[in-house]
Amino acid sequence: MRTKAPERGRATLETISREAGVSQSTVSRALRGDVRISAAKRLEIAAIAELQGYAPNAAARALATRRSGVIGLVLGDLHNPFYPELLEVLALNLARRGLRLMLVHVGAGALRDADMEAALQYQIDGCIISSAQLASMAAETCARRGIPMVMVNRIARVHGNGVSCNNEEGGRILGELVAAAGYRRVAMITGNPGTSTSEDRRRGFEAALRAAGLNLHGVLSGQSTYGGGHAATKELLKAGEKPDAIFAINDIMAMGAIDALREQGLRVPEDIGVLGFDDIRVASLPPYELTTFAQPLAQMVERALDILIARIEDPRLARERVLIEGELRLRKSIALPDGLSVPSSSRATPSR
Amino acid sequence: MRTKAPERGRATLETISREAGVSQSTVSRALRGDVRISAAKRLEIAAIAELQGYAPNAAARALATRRSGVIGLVLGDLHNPFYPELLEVLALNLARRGLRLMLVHVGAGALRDADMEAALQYQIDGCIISSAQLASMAAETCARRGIPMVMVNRIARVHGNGVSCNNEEGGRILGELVAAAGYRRVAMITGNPGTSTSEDRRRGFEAALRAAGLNLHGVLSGQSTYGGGHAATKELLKAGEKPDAIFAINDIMAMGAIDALREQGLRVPEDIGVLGFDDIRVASLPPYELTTFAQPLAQMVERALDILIARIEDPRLARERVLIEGELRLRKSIALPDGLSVPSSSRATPSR
DNA sequence: CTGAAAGCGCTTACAG
DNA sequence: CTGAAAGCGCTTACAG
Repeated sequence: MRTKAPERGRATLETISREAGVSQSTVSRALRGDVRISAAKRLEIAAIAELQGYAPNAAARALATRRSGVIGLVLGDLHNPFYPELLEVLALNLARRGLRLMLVHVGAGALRDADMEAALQYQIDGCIISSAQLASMAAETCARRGIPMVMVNRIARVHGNGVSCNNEEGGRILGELVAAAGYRRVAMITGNPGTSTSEDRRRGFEAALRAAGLNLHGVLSGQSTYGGGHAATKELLKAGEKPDAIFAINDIMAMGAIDALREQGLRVPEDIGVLGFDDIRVASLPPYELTTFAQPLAQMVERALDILIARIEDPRLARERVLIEGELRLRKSIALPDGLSVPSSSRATPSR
Repeated sequence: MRTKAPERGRATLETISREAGVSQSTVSRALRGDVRISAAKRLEIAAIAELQGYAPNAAARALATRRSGVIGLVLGDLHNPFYPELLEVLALNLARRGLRLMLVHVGAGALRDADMEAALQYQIDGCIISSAQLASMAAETCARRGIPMVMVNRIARVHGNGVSCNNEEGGRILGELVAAAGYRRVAMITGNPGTSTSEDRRRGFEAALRAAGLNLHGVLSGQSTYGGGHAATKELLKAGEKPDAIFAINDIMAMGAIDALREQGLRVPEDIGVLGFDDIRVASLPPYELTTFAQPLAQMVERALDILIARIEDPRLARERVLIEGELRLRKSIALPDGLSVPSSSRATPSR
């Protein structure tokens, strides 16, 4: 367009340079703290910029640098509070690093091509994926387009970097605990079949039970939801011989389980013990006081972003998968015999 | 930079125009469906673009059009599942309109200047605000910077557009219901003091009670959280004469209340009735089956985006505040005498 | 119907 | 230490 765009009053490098009596490039350098510009001039220019209420145009910068400073995020269903909690931690950490978060997808629905496409148009520098259902598809798109990506709470089967807590180990520790506590008829509520987190936790848990000479007293899927955990528990209670403990592979199902038990007039832990996994915030509150295995969320996010940013700097970096140790949270949803020592590999910690 | 930037293999208008043997401007027009380009040529160009895997660079487009297609979002604490649900609806609706969502802030913390600043640099076209604590500050920043904005589930006291459900009316309907159902010692758990939603619901509820010749049997704040609702309920039970019903001004506190009651061995609704507000997803599940007042989330979001987009088109449009009627959800958390007719202004509907 | 060119607001290699 | 200028990849007024 030949005519000057209508003044929106926005300050630009141009308006600052005019006022400062230097070139636009000098303003740019000064504002970026380039040491080649004298300190005095830098101060002077900064003052003018401040006065004009200058805010750099990120679109222009992205165009010039081929770097947007925006990270895309693919999230699934937010029903499980673990994900909102993850979102908060993520947003905070990203902001600390001066990066912005663009939502590519959130919710139970399918990941739509158009959404991924749009994020790509916005030149996202990288992508974070944390969704059981959508992970592999989103990862594949990123790989195809050469967008660095990292999964959180998910380990990539095929390609892609991933950070998660040591789910198998966590399952094992919980299994040892429940066996040591004297429970004998231990049932399990799994998540969505085929999700690695669910399977890993199960594997560790079962291994520990077997080592203690126990077999699972029943296994049902709770679809990873509160309602599913509730329904599965009612189902488990219909069996001839009731379980004396239930391990739900995530807290939200464990909460559904506890509520279902109480509805049937059963007490937790006196009649039936319950174990969860994740240590979401509500899990520590009365009336749940869940014994669970805490995912080190802040650390996981920190490492994931380190990995992602390193790949934005250098895309050829090798694939990385990291497992971070979690921590047992001993609370009141299972009964411990007096003097039971907690398994060596874990530590009992007070609730947050 | 004088040297050609390193080919990242990205298709651009330039690469397409070279292959199509037309000018770059023709490619741009063709791809945008400009009717001045012959249909045949449009098809041909689209095919080449497709072949090259062309994705327009949104940063360049934003720079040229002064329109980013990105909407900023300010969200508070996600503890209450209402907000994750809102987020899902919002993301879906925005995607349908071809708009992207950038997270300005999420979480219980304070809204940091740097975050708002960054969103502005990214040239967000507008802003959606849905946070009790942060609303007024965020709204003020937007107003100062001339960014169109709309609040959801919040009515702006000072400036700004807002969409919320008719909270006072909802409170009134619940109040009428509980009085008609024969409850006489009705206590209330409010949210954070000073939030309009909490106050509006309370006002309507109290008015209905008064009209039925009742006074509130006790009022306590539950800080809008599950834990707060739980604690407030335990407190209410300590009083000499226990309430026979509790109205929590949001579902998550009502759930905390129900759990607290059961912990004390009280049955819901046989011993004490409980009412909530919002109709979040878990509220309809066993074991809660909450009687509550449903916010028409999808409609609220739809209207809010209509309002926001209209203001992006024409910033001088007058301030608008819209109240959308909600709907009573009659479930099992309060006991109704046989044949009680539901208040005229509402309709009982099956749970979703 | 189509093209050449200016302009959006930055960054930065090149040349003093 | 600083400036003039090219370039990032689009859109669109102007001119045929």
